[in-house]
Amino acid sequence: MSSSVTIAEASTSSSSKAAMTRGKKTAAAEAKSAPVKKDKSGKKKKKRELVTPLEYAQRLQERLLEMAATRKSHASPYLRGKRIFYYGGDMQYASEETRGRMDYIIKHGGTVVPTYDPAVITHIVTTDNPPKYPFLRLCSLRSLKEIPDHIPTVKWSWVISGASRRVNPTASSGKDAGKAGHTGNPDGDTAEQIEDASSPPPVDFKLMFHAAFKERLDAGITPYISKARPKPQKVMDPAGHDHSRVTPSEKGSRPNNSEISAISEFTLDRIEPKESEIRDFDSSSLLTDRIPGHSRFSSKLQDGAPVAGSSRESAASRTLNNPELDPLASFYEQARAEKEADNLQSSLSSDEEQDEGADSGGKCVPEHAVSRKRGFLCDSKPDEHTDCANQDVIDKLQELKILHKAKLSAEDNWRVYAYDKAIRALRSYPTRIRSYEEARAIRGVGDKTAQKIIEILQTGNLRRIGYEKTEDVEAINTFQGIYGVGRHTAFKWYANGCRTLDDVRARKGGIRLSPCQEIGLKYYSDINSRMPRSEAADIFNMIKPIALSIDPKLFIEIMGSYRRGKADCGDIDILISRPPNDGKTHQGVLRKLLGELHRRGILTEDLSLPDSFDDLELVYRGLCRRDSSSLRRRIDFLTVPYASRGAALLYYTFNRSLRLKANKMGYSLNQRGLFQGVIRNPSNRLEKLDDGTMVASETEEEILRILGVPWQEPHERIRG
DNA sequence: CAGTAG
DNA sequence: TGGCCTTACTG
DNA sequence: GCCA
Repeated sequence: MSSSVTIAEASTSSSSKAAMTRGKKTAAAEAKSAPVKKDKSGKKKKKRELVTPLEYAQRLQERLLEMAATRKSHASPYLRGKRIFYYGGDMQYASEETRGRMDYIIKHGGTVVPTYDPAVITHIVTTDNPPKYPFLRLCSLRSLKEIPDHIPTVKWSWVISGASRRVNPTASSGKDAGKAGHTGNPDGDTAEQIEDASSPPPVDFKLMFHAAFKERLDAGITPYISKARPKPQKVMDPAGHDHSRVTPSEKGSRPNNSEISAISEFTLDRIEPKESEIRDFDSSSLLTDRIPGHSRFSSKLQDGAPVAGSSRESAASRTLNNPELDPLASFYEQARAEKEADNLQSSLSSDEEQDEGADSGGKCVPEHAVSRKRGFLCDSKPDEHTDCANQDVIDKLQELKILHKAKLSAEDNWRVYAYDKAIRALRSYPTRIRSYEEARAIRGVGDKTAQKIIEILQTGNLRRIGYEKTEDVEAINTFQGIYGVGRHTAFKWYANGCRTLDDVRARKGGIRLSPCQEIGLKYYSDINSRMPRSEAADIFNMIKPIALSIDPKLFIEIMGSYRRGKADCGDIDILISRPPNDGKTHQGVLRKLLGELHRRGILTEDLSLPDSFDDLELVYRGLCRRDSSSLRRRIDFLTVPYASRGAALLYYTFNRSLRLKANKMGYSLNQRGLFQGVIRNPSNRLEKLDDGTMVASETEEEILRILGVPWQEPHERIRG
């Protein structure tokens, strides 16, 4: 704990120091996100006061009576008798949305209960994709199972669907889909049909379809089921866990994934990832009240669900042990599966990955088994990176590459570079290599590598590996696995007598660690392991609403391997920006966000902080965790001026070859944009004689078009 | 400035 | 033979 | 190490 650096300390010290050492900073492309400053005139938008959801709900309570008295509302009071605890995703400030929804509930006869009180409330209503752990935290719960069965947890769409149903049962209001306002919801119709088709239960049958958490799909509807059947039916997940009652001695704070795994297995073939939803994500889509999963959900139900005999249904029935007794079985599964898909925000497809993955120990972990078992791959395509035609060759070369990484000489440095390139080329080489000539023909494979390839193909291994793999090299590689430790430090430690991590912990030889390295050592295994894609999604889903509560207009996007569709991620990269068209920017947002995330325990350690939080272009690196029982994960926040968001996405989606191509074409690509006419000092390439002019930066498409690169899905961006 | 991350 | 890679933070 |  002595090693963890708090935001406050670190930022003040580093910024003051920075102020002295650096004076100018890159005033180069000092974004002229010229504040438009026009808000002065007619727009007398009264300063929105910041109020917590709790406060707002309380005020509503107070106003309830007088509102009731003067209520002229033509709105149908279809929520009468419902005491609703509303969760808006953020406990700090009630967003406009949250307040609007609370108003709406009141207006339609419902009661807004300000706090989670299971003795009082009848319903929990949440945002459309509520982050689970923040929600639990707000309610002071450790598990969703602690919520009484009779209280459903539903999304806002449930409230709206009730409105349309009541007001306009059959008419299809055509469009809408946006603005969860007071307009009808066409999807209500679909649900209606389903209800009819599968008979009885009244309104509350819908609860399941709007459930906010897959774990509580059945909450609130049990009474209705029991009415239709002699005996209340427990809902068992495939692992045999009983979800229908609360176990008093519940101690597993760890989320139970068993059900998720099994269920999502048979969703694999149906979930069509929506790349556009991720790529085109912008603040507007974040702000709308569009119910993302909802319409898709309904249409899916239409085309396949309630029909008996589908393979899916039989699978579900089997799973549930009581096929004939539970006519709703297929719905449970269907809805669970759908919810799982939503939660995962599944997207894209897998790719062959040049991910380092090897830096730590050179183990190309067969993450295959893991991800497949967990069923999180949510991806119709099979993994491609494992069935590379020359996987064995790749593994050996990779191993050799790592051995060279432990050497200090510049020669070895370039060797590593070359191996890297060759390995990348081999990854995308489609067929089994058959000859030396064939190997040589691959760009990046020269004489030496081709010989090695042949040796591997013929003998199954590389003698050179055994030759290079000495004790010192292995120890040094181990040290290099510590975040913040490179070859020089590792070598020095070895020279001081260290051989193992325990030696390092004991400071053998009097070695010293930087604060950053101490963190790296402390969480060595955490940092060097990859997280399942779903965990990255969970963390991002916790962070996003927090960021949006700081400024609802933020552009916030997850990048890196997650965006490339990987089934597991080494870290989380989050890009933050904001459209400046109303005169404001995201300046200052990062500081607030980091503070808030620290306060909530999501961020646990800082690895590096920006010099100053005043710029629009910032980089933060740190560790985070989903909850107290999760491992630490690497997380980066990057902020850029809004106009640079496209370039930033490209830059951080990381495509070396793309930058190379840009260079060859006389351009220069960095996180700010694509520049033309950059002139560098030939003797010192770091010195720019001319910054050039930016020719593109807003969107990825724009940049790729200029570079003559056809649009590629993120997972395809390996080659230039 | 060297070392490091990415 | 000399280039391969950009930028920013840490100490 | 590869390549121009």
